[in-house]
Amino acid sequence: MVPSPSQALTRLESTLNEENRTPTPRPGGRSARVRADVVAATLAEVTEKGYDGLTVDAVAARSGVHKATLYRRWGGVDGLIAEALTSSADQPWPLPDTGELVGDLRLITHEVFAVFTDPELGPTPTALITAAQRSDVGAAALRAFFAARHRQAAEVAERAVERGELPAGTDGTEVIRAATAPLYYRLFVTGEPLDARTAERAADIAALAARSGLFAPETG
Amino acid sequence: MVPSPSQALTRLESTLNEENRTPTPRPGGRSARVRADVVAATLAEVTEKGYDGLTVDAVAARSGVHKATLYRRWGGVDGLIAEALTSSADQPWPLPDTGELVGDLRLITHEVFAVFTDPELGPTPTALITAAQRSDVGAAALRAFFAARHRQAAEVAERAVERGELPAGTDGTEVIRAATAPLYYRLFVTGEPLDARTAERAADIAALAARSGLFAPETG
DNA sequence: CTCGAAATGCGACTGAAGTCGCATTAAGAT
DNA sequence: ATCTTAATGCGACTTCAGTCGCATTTCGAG
Repeated sequence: MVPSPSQALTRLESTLNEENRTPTPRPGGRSARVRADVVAATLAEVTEKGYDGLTVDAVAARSGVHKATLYRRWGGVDGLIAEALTSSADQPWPLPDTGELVGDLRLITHEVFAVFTDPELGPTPTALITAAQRSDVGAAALRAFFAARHRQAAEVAERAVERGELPAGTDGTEVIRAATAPLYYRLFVTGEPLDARTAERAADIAALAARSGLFAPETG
Repeated sequence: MVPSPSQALTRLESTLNEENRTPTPRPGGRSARVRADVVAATLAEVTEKGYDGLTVDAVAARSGVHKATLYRRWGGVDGLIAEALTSSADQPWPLPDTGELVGDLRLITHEVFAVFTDPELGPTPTALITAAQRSDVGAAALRAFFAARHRQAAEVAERAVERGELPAGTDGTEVIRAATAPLYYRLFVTGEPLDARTAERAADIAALAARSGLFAPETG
């Protein structure tokens, strides 16, 4: 969940082939370096200054890349945010495996709670998500980010199905959504404080609903 | 849920006493008129242009109030949004009463779904909430807005407690949060599409959890 | 009705975001 | 090694958000 800057950088060299424009692309060493520097600078800036303090000029100054280049390649602050989000979308994410659905879900929601309330870790993903909600490119990147997370985490529900703990046909991603939605609702919609008890209860509710078959197509 | 401009205006004349600054306040007829015009113009602008298209200059032009006045009284776009939000926070809201918790919750979540997906009504509250998430004043207004809504809607759960449908001590606001969180999660966090079936299921899950006592202090 | 003060109107000024044309660098092909 | 050109560097220019000082209006009190 945490888009650690260092992690984000290491995988950049291998994902350059995304640029398929009509003129012969040239994603050589320099462009890759520029992109890495920009992503690192963006994350650092958004972490320090928060979203409203994020400026293209500041990213340009910190990364050593010229302002015009940033506007050309990313179009502005929104594009920078989207880039940073995309860089952290497909990062591996440790999944719990306690042998029981409730336990797994509790660990997942508690992890979300821990990350976002941590004064050290929280500001970065918080600012990233808040920022991404505005522009279309950011929203698209955000959708992709959460789709990837849902897909990954759905495994705990699928394992529960295999164990016979949940009815066959249960939609694992919906279980994850149900478990985490109350947390994100408080964090990003109502702005209410988030505590560990709420996280645990959200997991319990999702597990209860899943066991009751509410996420299986014929019943739900 | 819908901050209808016309509704928002009618109640403005009666809520001027909020200004308690040290210099003798003067919330007379002109200030009230200015405020009403500004709120109306803000809602109209944010509905037409969306959030990113919302400009202080545009609100000034449409309302006929000078730009400097807007900056002085509201501090900028964020303050305008907060003002508009506050104006719609304590509006009366029709509560369903089907005689059964599930039915009430389904009507509530379906109403949320209907409002936000309606191409006519949806843009205004959507833009309002999106905009409010950014600034501190907006976030505060948003918290107050949802707190009021939760408190109002909690009545359907309290009635269910009186009927003996739910265990005593059930936190009604938590039931409402649980029922609506998945909708707002999709609308404002992941950006996933929202359909009637999801709304209905969210209500069912909340009702199930409430019946199971997950929102009563001793169990939840 | 008159007066003091608050609120608004007004326009110029400041500063930063974003754009544009051109010069320079370096990637990739031969 | 050389050449073509994509990608970046560079700085000036435009535009607009936001501020400031002062003139004008109007609310509320006596």
